[in-house]
Amino acid sequence: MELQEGKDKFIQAWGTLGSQWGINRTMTQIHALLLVSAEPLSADNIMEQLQISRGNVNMNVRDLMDWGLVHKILKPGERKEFFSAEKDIWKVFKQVVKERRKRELEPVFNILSELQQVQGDPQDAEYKAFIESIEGIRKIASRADSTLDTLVKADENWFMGTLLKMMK
Amino acid sequence: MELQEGKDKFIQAWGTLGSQWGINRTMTQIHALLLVSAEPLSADNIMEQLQISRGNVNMNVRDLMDWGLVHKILKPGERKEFFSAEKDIWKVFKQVVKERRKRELEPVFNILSELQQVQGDPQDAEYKAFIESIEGIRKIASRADSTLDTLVKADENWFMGTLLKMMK
DNA sequence: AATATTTTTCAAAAATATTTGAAAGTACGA
DNA sequence: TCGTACTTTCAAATATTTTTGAAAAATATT
Repeated sequence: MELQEGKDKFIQAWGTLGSQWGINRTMTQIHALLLVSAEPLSADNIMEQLQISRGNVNMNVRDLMDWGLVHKILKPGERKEFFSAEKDIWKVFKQVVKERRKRELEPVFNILSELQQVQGDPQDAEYKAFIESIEGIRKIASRADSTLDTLVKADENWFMGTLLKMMK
Repeated sequence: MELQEGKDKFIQAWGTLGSQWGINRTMTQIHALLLVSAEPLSADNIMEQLQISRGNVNMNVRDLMDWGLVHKILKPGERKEFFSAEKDIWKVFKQVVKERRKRELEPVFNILSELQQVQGDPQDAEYKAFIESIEGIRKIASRADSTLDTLVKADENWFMGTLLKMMK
């Protein structure tokens, strides 16, 4: 298989996976394109390679920068902005975990603590079902939160080593 | 706060989180409703409580059953079918991890192994960027896969205990 | 086997999310 | 300060996903 064909397949596949994850397809495609490009690319470059509009590139590149996955590169003497993706996949992975933790786990804690306020009769089966679900979710969310926190702060070798140990 | 108000808030919040996760909002709302209901509910019951159509209930309940999160309950002497959610949140969590692993990680491995076929000049920076990205993703996806496999098979106390240990 | 009840299907409608492209904004150099 | 090269914005257009609801299928009852 030719390199260009491989790149295209990768970009398509990454886009499909992204959209299953609830992430904008174009965003993940741009990310994939930048990942497999040795040199930083300009907006025009991305537009051309992915056949998408300027506005679309601008928006999604901004989102990727918000996620900390892509950086703006200014070349001396060039007026255009260029963009480059973090190539260390372990860093990318940690960054994604960090963002998702912030965006997905925090709202869970907020709603759960609000729901602690619910009053009811401890004899009532409905009340018990409610309280037990809430408590169960809280417990697992807390553990998930500390685990992800550790992961985000961890060095790859340390974390992977520990994982291997615990799977023995 | 009253129990009913708490349930409603929970259902709303869970729906919002679900849709951020790329999961149908109604599906997560039905799941939330069944989680906080002590008794199994019929389709009519769900329709009424969530103010949604029969077809919508039917589809999403089927999806929840495919995910293994909800079970059909037949009451003797009743013609209607009832539905009940698994209440043990640890089991729910494992089930979700199991499904997502199957649906999200497997396609990653498929595309990666296809991309191993790409030929190129090892001196070429573009080829190197490509190969290194692919290899980095493969490495992390493999580790994630074994970790999730362990988690899915694990007993709660064992897994949580080990996590605590590794975070020391 | 005719009728009643319940579930399933699926095409069309509604709701959401994404993309476009042109106008407005910004920064630079002469 | 003006013109040029670029970037950003955002309302409208498109695309995608979800929901509805009525008809068909399935199942139980008489």
